Amino acid sequence: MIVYSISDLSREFNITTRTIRHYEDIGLLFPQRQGKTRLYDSSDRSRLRLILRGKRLGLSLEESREIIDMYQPGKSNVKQLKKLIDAINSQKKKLNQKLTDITNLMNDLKKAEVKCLEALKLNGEN
Amino acid sequence: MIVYSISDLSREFNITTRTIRHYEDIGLLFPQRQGKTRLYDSSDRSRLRLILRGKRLGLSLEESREIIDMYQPGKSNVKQLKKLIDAINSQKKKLNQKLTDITNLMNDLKKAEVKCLEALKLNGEN
DNA sequence: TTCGACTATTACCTTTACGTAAACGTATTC
DNA sequence: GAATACGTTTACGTAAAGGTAATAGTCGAA
Repeated sequence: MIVYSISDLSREFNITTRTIRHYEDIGLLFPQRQGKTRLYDSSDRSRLRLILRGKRLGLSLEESREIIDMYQPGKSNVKQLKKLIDAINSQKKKLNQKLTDITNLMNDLKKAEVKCLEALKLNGEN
Repeated sequence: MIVYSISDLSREFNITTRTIRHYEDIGLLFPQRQGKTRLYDSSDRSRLRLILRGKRLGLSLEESREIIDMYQPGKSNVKQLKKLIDAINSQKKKLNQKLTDITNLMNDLKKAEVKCLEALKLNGEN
């Protein structure tokens, strides 16, 4: 079984060990221990990757936690499953909003770039 | 000319007036005043819309400011224009990363939903 | 054996983005 | 003329997400 030290992960994902420990403090990660030393396996690593992806998208750590928890329905009853499906669809809606926002922002930036390039052209002619 | 009161905008965008004043405190908005009362015009409203879009995408207010500033090249010199174009392209890269992240997250959620629906089916048969 | 590179914990500090409360002015309406 | 609904400023509070010591244990190489 592959294991990672805390600094392995901090190097790989370019974050500090403090950050990783913080995620453990708030219950987002729960690595094994060898004595006092944390040992991360590939599932811990995946969780971390998901957290960081969430961060890039502007999710709070709590939101990331909720989403990650969606990936293991566990032995839920029907009611819980339905709630989970609702939550999933709600997240999907938010993501669609983000897609729209990004598309629009991207277009704005393209226009801004064109304006810049034109201004550059004019300046070049002076 | 159309003008908006602070509570007009707070209602329209579903934020508090405190938030709007905060954006002014940090120099993101600069409405006209009638005496002490703030009067927002459509350009203030657009800026606010851009700020909120940025927020949905997880941008900090400072990042939004930088991006919004990209929309008015002003009377920049060549050097500044080139820097601006670099900045624009840098932002576009980040946005592309976000697009990838969203696509992946969306796929994860779809898989999670399928798992839920299957679990629901099984439970229904019990 | 001591140095450097790890690891750990505890604890206070900082930044961002507002919330919240106090205290007050202005205007309309009952 | 008191209430209601706006608006204002000042100022302290707070939650989230780490940063930054300080202090100390462990381990392999020189």
